Amino acid sequence: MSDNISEELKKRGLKNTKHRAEILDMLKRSDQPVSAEQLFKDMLDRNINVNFSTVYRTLDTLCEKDLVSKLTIESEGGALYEFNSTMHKHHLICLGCRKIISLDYCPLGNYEQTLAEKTDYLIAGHKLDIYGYCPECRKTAHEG
Amino acid sequence: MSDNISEELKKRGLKNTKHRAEILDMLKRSDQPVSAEQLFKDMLDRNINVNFSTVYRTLDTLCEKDLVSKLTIESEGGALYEFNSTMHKHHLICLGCRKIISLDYCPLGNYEQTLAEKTDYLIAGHKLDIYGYCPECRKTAHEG
DNA sequence: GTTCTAATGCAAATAATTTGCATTAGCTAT
DNA sequence: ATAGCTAATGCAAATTATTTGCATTAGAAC
Repeated sequence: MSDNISEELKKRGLKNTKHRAEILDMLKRSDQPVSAEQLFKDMLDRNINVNFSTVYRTLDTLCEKDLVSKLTIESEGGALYEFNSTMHKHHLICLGCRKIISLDYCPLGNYEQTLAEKTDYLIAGHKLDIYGYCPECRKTAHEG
Repeated sequence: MSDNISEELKKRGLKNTKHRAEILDMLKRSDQPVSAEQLFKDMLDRNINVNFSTVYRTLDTLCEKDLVSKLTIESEGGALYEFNSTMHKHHLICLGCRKIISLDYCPLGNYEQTLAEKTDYLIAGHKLDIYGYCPECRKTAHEG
């Protein structure tokens, strides 16, 4: 559990609790978004006795403080969470194995600005997910 | 209830039932995505006695047959549904009043192809939603 | 250590959606 | 029109994801 986690918590007026730090650490390490259930199970597996509602509440808190972001992927059971690098991310989701890759590049260019001018909206951000089949899955995609 | 609805249903081997046609018609007329609950209530209001599970089942069926598409907007309570014009759509969602505007233009250009080449994924499609504040809401956005 | 409040556990409540099974209503061929 | 077959519906109950109230506990500051 690297130490700047406790820093990041402190900085936002959050107590540095075992569960909180643990959840944040798991998200930080994960290369893809994780569900609340997954986090919960992983903690139990490692004998960290935590309650499910704590996991949800912690995730809520971390999202509020912008340490984590929550995403809702079409047709996933529930929400997923990922560590919120300041960089804005998009996702490439494999429809076969459900693997999710985070993409750094954003193809929108100055579309937001154009849209703002056209609609007079104040644009806050956007969400872009790409769906497809990964190299392994595309082989079998049109069989079953 | 325009008649090509019964056509569209027949074409896909679906029985032309009152509820089914009604739901499809409502979606066709709506200028923005609608929730299952909204559809359900609207029908009750017009004395069309329908069951909630029928609404869900009908929507499922219509989605399977690509007559309707389902969308999950970040932080909405549940899923929304819209008539599936073959045109692919994006959404501009007002964070103030939750109004949703469908956009026809897609700023992705040939990004899907580029990504396909780079990742060796078979790209199936994408989902893009833009968030912001509409002209009415942006006035009050930074007050409350 | 004491004290104060935020964080947690636990159990129960909600909300959204799904499912099993009995009944009914569309379509098809007569 | 009508009989027959199956898909569609109603109803009630089950699931799943998430939230909440309240009593208890554990960080942080002193």
